[in-house]
Amino acid sequence: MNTRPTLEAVAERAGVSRGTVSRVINDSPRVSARTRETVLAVVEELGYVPNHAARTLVTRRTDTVALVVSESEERVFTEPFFAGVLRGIGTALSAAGLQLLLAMAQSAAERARLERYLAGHHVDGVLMLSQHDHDTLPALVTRLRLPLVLGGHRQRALVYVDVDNVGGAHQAVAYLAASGRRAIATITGSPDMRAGRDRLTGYRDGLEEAGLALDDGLVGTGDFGPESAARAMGDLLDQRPDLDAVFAASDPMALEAVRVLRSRGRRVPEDVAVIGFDDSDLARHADPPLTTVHQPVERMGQEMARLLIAQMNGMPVPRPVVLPAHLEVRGTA
Amino acid sequence: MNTRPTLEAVAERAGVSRGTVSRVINDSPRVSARTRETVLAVVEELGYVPNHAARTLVTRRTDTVALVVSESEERVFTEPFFAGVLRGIGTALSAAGLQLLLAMAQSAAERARLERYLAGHHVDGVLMLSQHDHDTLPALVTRLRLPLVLGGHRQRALVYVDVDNVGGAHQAVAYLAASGRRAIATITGSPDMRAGRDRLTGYRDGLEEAGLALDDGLVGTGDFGPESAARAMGDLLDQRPDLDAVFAASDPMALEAVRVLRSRGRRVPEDVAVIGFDDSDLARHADPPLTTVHQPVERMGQEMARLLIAQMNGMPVPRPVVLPAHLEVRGTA
DNA sequence: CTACGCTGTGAGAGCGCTCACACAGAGAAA
DNA sequence: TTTCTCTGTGTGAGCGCTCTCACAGCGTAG
Repeated sequence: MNTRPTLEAVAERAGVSRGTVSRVINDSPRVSARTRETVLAVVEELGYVPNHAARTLVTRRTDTVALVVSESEERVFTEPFFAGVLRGIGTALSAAGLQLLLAMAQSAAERARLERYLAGHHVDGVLMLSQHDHDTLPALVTRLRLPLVLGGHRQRALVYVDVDNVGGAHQAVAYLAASGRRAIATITGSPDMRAGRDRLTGYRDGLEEAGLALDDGLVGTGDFGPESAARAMGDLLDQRPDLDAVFAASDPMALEAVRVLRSRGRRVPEDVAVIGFDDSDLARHADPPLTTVHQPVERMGQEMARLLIAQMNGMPVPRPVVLPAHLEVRGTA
Repeated sequence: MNTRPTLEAVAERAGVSRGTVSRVINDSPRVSARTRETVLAVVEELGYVPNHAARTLVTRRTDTVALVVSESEERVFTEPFFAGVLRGIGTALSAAGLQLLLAMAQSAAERARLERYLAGHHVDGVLMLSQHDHDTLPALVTRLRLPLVLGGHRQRALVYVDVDNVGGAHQAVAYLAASGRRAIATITGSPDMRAGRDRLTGYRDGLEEAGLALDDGLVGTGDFGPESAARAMGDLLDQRPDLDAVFAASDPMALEAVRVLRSRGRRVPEDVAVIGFDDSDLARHADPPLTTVHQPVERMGQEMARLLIAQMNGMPVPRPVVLPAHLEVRGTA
């Protein structure tokens, strides 16, 4: 097996023409059962595998999809978000016979290379994981007429799959209110990220529904990271020492809040209840385990793939999908 | 720009032949400066991008490398290991102008598909992340004469990049001994995984070097997961209530050990020092932050890519690389 | 002045496949 | 019988590129 067998070789050995073998390989109905059987036997015997490049050259389909993680978004690679989404995408693509190309554009040079790559139409579609509001890549991809699906982020006029951040935050606050908490504070995520803003909106909705007044003294600004949460939690306690609950827009922030609360002599959850967001490993392994809002990450990956495949098959541009989040009650609330 | 420009189009517009344009694109020295300039201008003007499939068809190179994550190894996707390795691989491949294809074979069907894919020589090389001792994929890849590099795992006669688990564990124990601990226990990883065995070896080496006796009563068997650690820690305390330090083979196990120790009335680190392994997010965000052994994950990814590229360029099969780990001293020891 | 390099360029073949079309043969309708 | 389906198969072109070979033009040596 010095040289890999071609269609031609299979055809000759099976005593048919190239075209017929091609038809068998591609499951064309216009082949007799007898012939199909013979050909498949020879395919098996010679270990024939179609040459992807040759096929792509004529069909103009690559059967490959790019997953673009734009910029150096450390946060994207965070457990369990990235891993879960990846798994979902992988499963769905694999079932459809598609390959996944992972493109991380961290530096400007890599980014330029990526743009050229996409411009070369080396993939049939693009999945993007991005948090930033202003990324020029989606526009480029659209201009290239490549099917595109965004994940974990929304952008007008584009197809995206996102989690219901508003609803998730709402649920968390509703739960706190239902357990009798009356001074419910929040530590927000970055205001320039959609997820951060949405979670704040959900917080407000929750308060409103519970008939609790919105108090700016109960809103601390964070950026999803723990350092910002330490500061915010301290400020909140200074302003409202009577607070009895905190909803943080991320798990690391919630954990940090727990730490600060304890160092200030509050018991969690007895004196102050705490809820996070993301349901990361951190939450599950914390002591006590953190009550947090769970996102269906794997499902999100699957939906992304599904919407992309639909577009690749020429179906009308699908509607964006927003997946529900749910509260995972553990030890801190 | 209905149809994408071809070499032919560039050639015509530049008033040269297809061959000459090809030479310019491929940086052949046999082109006059004048011609090169003209051609490049036209390339720019028309936005020409070479057709990858056509090129692959004749050169038999795909400029693509597969990263195979075999079986449903949840653990592989764990922070920061996978993310770090991935980043390292991405950077190195990108610099070499190579694409990264991510292949996750979770089910038997996906696995079969993957094998067929690799058999089709659709990639120029394979990187594998695997923990299991008995995986048949490396043998298959080798049989296909595809360059291969294993990561985080060792296998005789194959090229791999691994972390010095023995040395890392050794360091941890040496540190404990140096701070005056005398009854140093360990909670091991899975005995059927190389990393687990190596960390146990390092523990023994450390004890020996410090002149401490090896006591089976101080060795608890775990499987890297927290549940196993809870059990092991309990048993250890029953057998040796005098123990004053624990080296756990993973961060989740170390964290669980801390919890059990506290529930049994021990203070950490005052009464019992604890050290983990991996330097995960968990470790950094624990309270107090966990002292643990750090692995150079990003570097590991880069090395994997480097060794693979060397093989792809026809260089002699490189030697395996073992990267050093180092102790990250934080709050628990 | 002829012969021989050497450099830069062009022409042609062919990589392995799909797809449109041609066409042979069997059966049904005229 | 002839004609017209219909089914199954073969044939040829061509996807966009690289690579080998041929060769024109020039300088340099014999």
